[in-house]
Amino acid sequence: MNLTDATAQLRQAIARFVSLTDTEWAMIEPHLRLGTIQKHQLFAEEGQVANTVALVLDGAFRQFYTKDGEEKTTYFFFDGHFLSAYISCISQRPSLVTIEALTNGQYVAFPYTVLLNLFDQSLNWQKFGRLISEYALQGLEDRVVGLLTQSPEERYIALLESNKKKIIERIPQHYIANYLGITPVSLSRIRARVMRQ
Amino acid sequence: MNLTDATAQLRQAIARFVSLTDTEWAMIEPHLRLGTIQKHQLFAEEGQVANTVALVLDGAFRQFYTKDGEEKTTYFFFDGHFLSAYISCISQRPSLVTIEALTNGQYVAFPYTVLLNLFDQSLNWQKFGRLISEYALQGLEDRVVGLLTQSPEERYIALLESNKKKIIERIPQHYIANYLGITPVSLSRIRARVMRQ
DNA sequence: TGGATTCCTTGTCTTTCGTTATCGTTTCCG
DNA sequence: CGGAAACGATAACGAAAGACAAGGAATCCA
Repeated sequence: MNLTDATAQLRQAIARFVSLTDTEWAMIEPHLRLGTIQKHQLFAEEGQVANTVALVLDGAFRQFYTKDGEEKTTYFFFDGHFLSAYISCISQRPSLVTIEALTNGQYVAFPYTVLLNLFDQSLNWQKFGRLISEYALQGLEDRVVGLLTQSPEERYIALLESNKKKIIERIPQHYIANYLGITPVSLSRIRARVMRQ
Repeated sequence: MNLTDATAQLRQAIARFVSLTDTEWAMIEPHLRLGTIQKHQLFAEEGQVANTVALVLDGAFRQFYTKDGEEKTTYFFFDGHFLSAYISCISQRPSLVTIEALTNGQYVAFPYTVLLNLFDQSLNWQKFGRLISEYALQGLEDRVVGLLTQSPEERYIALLESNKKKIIERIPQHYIANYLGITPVSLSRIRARVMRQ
């Protein structure tokens, strides 16, 4: 994909949150960059302060924490969704997470610092910043509630029946296990149990 | 506490996020209301679209979901913190949570719809909206990571050693169990285990 | 293509958790 | 003040998850 098409897609993705004037859009356009990434390469790295916000054009990514030397995958990103170690960006602290490409991929990116400047220059950009956070907030709230109120098996079934089937179809199972808060072995057994019924 | 002192406290709490001019502050002041609440009374109710944002002046609150007829407490609010069924406010959908006072309490409140208007009238208020969400986002992210990467016992110990000791000191144990994602019986066992060591 | 690696499944064993029930204590409320 | 309700600790039991190991399937890569 070329930069022109990519920026068009980004503008559309942003328009889902806020309507920007051409002038406001022009404020970010010069800072856009087309990125390509190979499977297994890192988009964001633990320990470094993140400063990139991107829209996934193509590919799949996983976000993981490292605990006791083990990688714990906690989130996935696909086409059409925003991709960033956002917590690190907004807090300006070293990232606790790493984001890795699970496939070859492509994205449009811009520096968070640019966005931060736009926040103070335009009410609509500031609004975008608010709405993006509110959107993420709702997703995380669902996540917490699921983890607190459902059993691992219920969480797996909920994932099956959700609008996140992409995860099950495209992601290696041991990463899904992490995402559900269980071990890969345990997920394998749950799957066997659910099939049987 | 009288309304004057209460509004002063609110202004200070907001100032932790954004510096408002006197003009901007004046935009919300007429909408402020001092609220008192009795133990066991509800601040927000499941099924209703919430429209109140408050600052807790005094007291403790719990937020819970209802699942299979059982209440699952997922969050607590104390003095000095913002109190709201915020997800319901921002999504304008019926709340999935109920918020109940655990003690007699007092708060300063204003309607979310007023805040929503301010968002479009002032860059600084819009910024406040962004920063509040970003703040909540970081809290929820920590929560998710803890639930995914720690055992119940680790989560209890982490709570003991956190800056949330208020929870352990002031909240009935079966609510804490919910908060940690386990049953009250299990928490009792964990406590016995931890003591012994 | 073929060898190595990664991934998933299955089995066994141990630990932990959930459930249910009991009991003593505290708190609530008429 | 006194009975009822709520709360926390503990025990017993079954179910499920974790740890560890082994084997087969799929995938990767030279």
